[in-house]
Amino acid sequence: MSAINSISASPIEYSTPAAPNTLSLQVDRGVRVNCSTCRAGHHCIAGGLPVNELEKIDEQGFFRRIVRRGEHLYRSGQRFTALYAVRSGFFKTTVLLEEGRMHVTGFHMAGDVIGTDGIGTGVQASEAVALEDSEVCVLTFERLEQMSRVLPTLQRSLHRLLSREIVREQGVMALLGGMSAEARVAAFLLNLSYRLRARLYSGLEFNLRMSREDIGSYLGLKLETVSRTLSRFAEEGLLSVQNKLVRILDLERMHRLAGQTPLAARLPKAGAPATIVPLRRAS
Amino acid sequence: MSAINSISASPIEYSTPAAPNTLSLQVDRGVRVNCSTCRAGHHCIAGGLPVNELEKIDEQGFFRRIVRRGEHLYRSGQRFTALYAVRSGFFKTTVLLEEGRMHVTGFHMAGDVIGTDGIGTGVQASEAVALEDSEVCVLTFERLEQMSRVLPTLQRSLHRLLSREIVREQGVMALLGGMSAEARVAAFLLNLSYRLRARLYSGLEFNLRMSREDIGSYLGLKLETVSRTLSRFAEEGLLSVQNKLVRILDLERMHRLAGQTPLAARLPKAGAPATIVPLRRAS
DNA sequence: CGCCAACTTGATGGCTGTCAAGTCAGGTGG
DNA sequence: CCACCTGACTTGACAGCCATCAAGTTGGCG
Repeated sequence: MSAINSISASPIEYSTPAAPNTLSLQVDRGVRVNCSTCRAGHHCIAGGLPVNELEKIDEQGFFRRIVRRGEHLYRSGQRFTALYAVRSGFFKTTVLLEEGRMHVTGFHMAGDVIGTDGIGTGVQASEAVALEDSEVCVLTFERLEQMSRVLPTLQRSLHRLLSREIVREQGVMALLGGMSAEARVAAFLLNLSYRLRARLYSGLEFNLRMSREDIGSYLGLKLETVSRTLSRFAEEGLLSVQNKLVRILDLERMHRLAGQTPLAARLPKAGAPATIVPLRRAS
Repeated sequence: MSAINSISASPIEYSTPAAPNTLSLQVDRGVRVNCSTCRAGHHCIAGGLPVNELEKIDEQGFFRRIVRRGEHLYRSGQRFTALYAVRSGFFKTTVLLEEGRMHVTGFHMAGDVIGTDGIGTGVQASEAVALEDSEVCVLTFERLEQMSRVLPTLQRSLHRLLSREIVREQGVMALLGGMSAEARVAAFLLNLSYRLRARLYSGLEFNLRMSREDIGSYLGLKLETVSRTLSRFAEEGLLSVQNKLVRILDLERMHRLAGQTPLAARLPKAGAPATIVPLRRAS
């Protein structure tokens, strides 16, 4: 196996050293971390805050929590108390439907904030599972609301965060609503690539942390279709796949594929405003 | 045509009379409306606010804006300045994709708040089009943020609002990702029914304000499939359709259809937490 | 080394998209 | 008032994409 591990082998150094000698592996109740020195910084909620506001936040710091691969960060039905900012690692979020069906709603990496679906009802609507050993900041929502009453930039930041999640999901809806299997998979890979690159990893060579089934669920496809599509992409020289390792070889053709709309419902008029690129931009 | 017009023929009386003698048909710059007397109240953002907070909001009131059928409330690419609370009428929201494809992301009626996708970037990602003559409250976002710094209940309300939109979209994603055409249409009708009933309309007999194509776009189906599915439902005695008028005859069977998951990805383990019913609950 | 889960690949079928023709409703103008 | 016209909808025939079922194959882990 290649040494490349674009997501977990973190180039980011965090201000706080790895859990020293805590009793609990799950929650480091005693470990608080700072935003001002966190390298995931500007992807996260504290991104863009003025120094004086950052300092106020760091007066208390946030608890850190460690989630091992396969473990849940939170479960559906659980009482909502906090948002979680991913410091390192990788998560999938899923919703449970009546009759036990499961649907993957997103994949989340350093800087992403998850758990937002719990705010509305006070109960988590989704679940988050770590796909590799991960660390999160526990952003107690009560405190977040308090702080955002006196820190306007934080307030704005929180709103942006929630809004971006709405826009992200709009993109996914558009993707699920009208794109072919090929286009979906291409868009998915480009989205991952884009987000990894934004985090200073290679956007052209990375490991998929999730199973084919997870990808399929996310994209509204069966795992066989995902597998077949990847194989076809490889045949056609768009990329190479070895197990989880993906190397993108022809970015431009990939983009064209992702934009392809076989079930097109064209607009009547010409002058086109800003458009959404499904899955391309994500918080 | 039947006199039934469950959505537009409003049983709700608003505190403010219809636009008196303004020059502009579009924006009643001079007309401000109150939350405390708005009958759409508890569906909207002011719902559940304590009286003293409501009074503070009403000191200024919000501008009202009238949008005629077919007109845009806002367009994609337009600068974001405000959220819009639907007072009466009916809207669809859509996203534009590269190459001119369009995707319907939601339908919105009295009490729903739209425009939330603009917060993140300062630019509207979606468009809103009135499907019938409508009224909205213009919730200037700057002001909303100001007020929510001093009115904690309003702050919480705003966050709930955004979170609920996230959850709603999660439900749609799940629907688009793994349900048959029949299940999608059934879930769509049940969702409409549910929301109309919550607004004191009949949940069993209502007019569809949107075209078959809009429904199809929303559900990730072609308009022919929507039409066929409705016809089949009618054949089987689930409902009756005459143009836009839908009468639901067998609610229970409808529910079973909507829950049907042909592309099921079952969970490994038993004990199931809270589940999501796609499209059933909406803000 | 062996087992199991994850994945790949093939064959087949069904759902739903596509194309096409026809019907219907509503609005406009004569 | 009626004819016409246009857009929305319905219905049919067909095809293609993707799900399904079924074997393999691989890789990771004990």
